[in-house]
Amino acid sequence: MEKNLKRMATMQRMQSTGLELFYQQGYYNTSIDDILKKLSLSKGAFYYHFQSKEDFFISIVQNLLFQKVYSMLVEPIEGQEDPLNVISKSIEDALETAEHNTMDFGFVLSNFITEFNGKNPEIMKYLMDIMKVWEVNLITTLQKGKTDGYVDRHVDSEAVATYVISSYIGVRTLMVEGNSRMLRYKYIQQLKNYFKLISQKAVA
Amino acid sequence: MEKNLKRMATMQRMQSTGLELFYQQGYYNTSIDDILKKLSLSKGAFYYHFQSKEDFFISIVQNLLFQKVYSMLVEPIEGQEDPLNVISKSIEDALETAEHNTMDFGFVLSNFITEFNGKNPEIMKYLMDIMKVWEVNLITTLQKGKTDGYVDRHVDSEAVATYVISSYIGVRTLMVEGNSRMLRYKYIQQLKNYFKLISQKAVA
DNA sequence: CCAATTACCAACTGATTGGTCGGTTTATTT
DNA sequence: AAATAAACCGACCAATCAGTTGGTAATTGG
Repeated sequence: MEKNLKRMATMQRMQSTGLELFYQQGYYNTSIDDILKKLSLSKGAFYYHFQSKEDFFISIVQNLLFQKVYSMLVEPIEGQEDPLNVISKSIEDALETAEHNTMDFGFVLSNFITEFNGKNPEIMKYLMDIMKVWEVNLITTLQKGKTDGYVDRHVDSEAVATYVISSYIGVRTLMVEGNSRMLRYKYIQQLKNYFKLISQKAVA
Repeated sequence: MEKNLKRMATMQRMQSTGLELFYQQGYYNTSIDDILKKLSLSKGAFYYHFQSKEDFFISIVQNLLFQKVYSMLVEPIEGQEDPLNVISKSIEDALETAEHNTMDFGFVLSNFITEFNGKNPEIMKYLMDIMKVWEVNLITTLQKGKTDGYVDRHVDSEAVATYVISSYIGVRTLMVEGNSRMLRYKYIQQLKNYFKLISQKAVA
């Protein structure tokens, strides 16, 4: 059993560093040697644990990326009351993470989607699946918000989810270059405005 | 003078095909040979006209991409009355272009921004400059809309511009994978909802 | 303690890349 | 038509890449 531990430890070191470099430099622009250099490991070690670069990346997506997106954007929302507030809170948190140069994984995900679009359908499938999990959870939460009296019954939950995800991905793309603090501020301000629009109208 | 015409004709053929392939496959994933093969031209011809791959790309950005973004997203808005309607119209047009698999250049731009982020600061600068032109124009148009009585005086024009650009870039990213028709529909619906929020309140 | 398995090393291969260069073809000038 | 210059050709180079292979060091079970 000890051997399995060592195996998994090495694999996770590779995956963790791999995700970091793939995110920073892009998948196609990151060589396996780049990753191995950072870990002082050799080609042999890599191909002992993984079949190919693609196989390696898919394992990162399924093991690391999925969990991170889930714990950052899905879990904080799931089953909570007052959906509009928890949603905007989770997005605020993600953008704050982004500002501290740490990886915010919603953006990591959308970055990879952009990179693999039209190039690798299989990987795209894995990435879109994660996106779908987020979307479905947003929709469910919004629907529940309707029955709980937090969200206006007339709003189209799917459309709102689309709009929220879109704007988040977009603002993150803009934030890569300078003044991300101001961008974040203005974005959140408008998101909250928009949320006022779809929140349960108080009866006069 | 005839020689100059031939020179420019060849250069433009290269740039046009280059933009197409760079957009489809990404810059780093597209070899110069790919482009030359499609044009039945040789390496010698390429390096006769351009100094390097990077130089070539920058010339595409400045000559082609800038013009396209400008004519698609800036010109239709500039100086028009009823800014919220012309803005949503221009975005609707862009998304319809996208659905017919034609390049919509706002997205081409944001794609390149994603690809070059953290890799090539010089190219990033050129790309962000174009983005800035769009943003500034949106802000100016919104401000004018205030004085003309179309836009609520209390809205933060810069924040609205940020929000509009973000959501557009984001929804385009999502549209790469299937059901773009439904996405577009839901997105436009919410954009118009949002615009209602910031339009001049009719006095009761 | 020893054999077997696991984990890793590092030189190598073949393909691809951006870029160079000496030469040829095509067009223009005189 | 000869001379000159512009436009283009394609073999070549050095670097880089994913992946292979034959070996070695470390760990573990008997």
